[in-house]
Amino acid sequence: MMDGRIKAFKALSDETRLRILLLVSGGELCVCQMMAVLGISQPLVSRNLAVLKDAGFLVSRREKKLMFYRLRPDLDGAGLGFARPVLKDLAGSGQADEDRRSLSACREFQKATGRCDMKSFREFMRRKRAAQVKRRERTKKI
Amino acid sequence: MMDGRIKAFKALSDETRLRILLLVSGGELCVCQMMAVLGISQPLVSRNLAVLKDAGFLVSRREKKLMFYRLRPDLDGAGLGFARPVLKDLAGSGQADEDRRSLSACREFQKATGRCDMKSFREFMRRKRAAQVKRRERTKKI
DNA sequence: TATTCATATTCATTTATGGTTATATGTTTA
DNA sequence: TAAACATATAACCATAAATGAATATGAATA
Repeated sequence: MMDGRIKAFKALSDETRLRILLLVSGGELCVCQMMAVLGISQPLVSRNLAVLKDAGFLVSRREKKLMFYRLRPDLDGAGLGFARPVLKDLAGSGQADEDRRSLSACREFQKATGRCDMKSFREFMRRKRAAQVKRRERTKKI
Repeated sequence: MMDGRIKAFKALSDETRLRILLLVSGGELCVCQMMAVLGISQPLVSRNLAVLKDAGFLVSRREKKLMFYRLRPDLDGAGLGFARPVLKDLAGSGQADEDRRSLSACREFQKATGRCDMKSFREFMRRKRAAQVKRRERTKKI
């Protein structure tokens, strides 16, 4: 009984995993989208998804080549309902805001290019990083 | 904002610390009582208490030589209210039952001997361990 | 069926964590 | 103020978890 909770708390005690949960709170996402939004490597996304899934927070489904992950619908039934208020709360954090903006940008990119594949997302990430660097330089000058 | 939560989740992802929280849910306890009930070394109790306190779950007060710890009264105000239902839930676990029984035994021992000091508690723990060994032998024979 | 592509897993390395022993701190009391 | 005592911290070891690079898996399609 305690073990399951401990596994759940361990899963939640990592920023990347919290960010993933916040993202999928808004609806299901595929791995490459998360990779683009979070700005981390594909294996790292996959491993963190595995941790969250093993702890009971996520369920997945395959569509063609893509794997989509979403919040387990019956969190409460799995004894994980305690996470809901926390996620609701964290949804107001700066990090969550930024990630939601990134996701919007990512979706626009998808719409504009008509693509949802790793190569395109890598390109998207490259641009995003470049833009961030520029932004930092600009704010540094001010 | 996320950092505080991560610290909290880390604090909760350990069985000893959950047991401590469950114990103090029933009222404040001093370090030597916890040591006796949990059956672990004094430094280990202290360290785990420090982790829980740093994460915001506990407050302490000194009375003479003893340090008493209890649940922070305004858990919700500290953004830790999510832990309440979890603790409530875990209070029904076998481990929690056993620990409550140990605490009762510990208090009877205190009452009988009129003592609340480390030496007495160490003696209490010795007896407890011996009793457990006997119990295991008995159940093994059956 | 060979290839491509998205995702998962493995491996080697680093870093964090839990546990023990020894020691420090700070309070009480002789 | 010195000794005794409860608690806290430090130092260390063993193990677990995180990370990045490389590779495996498995579905789709040419």
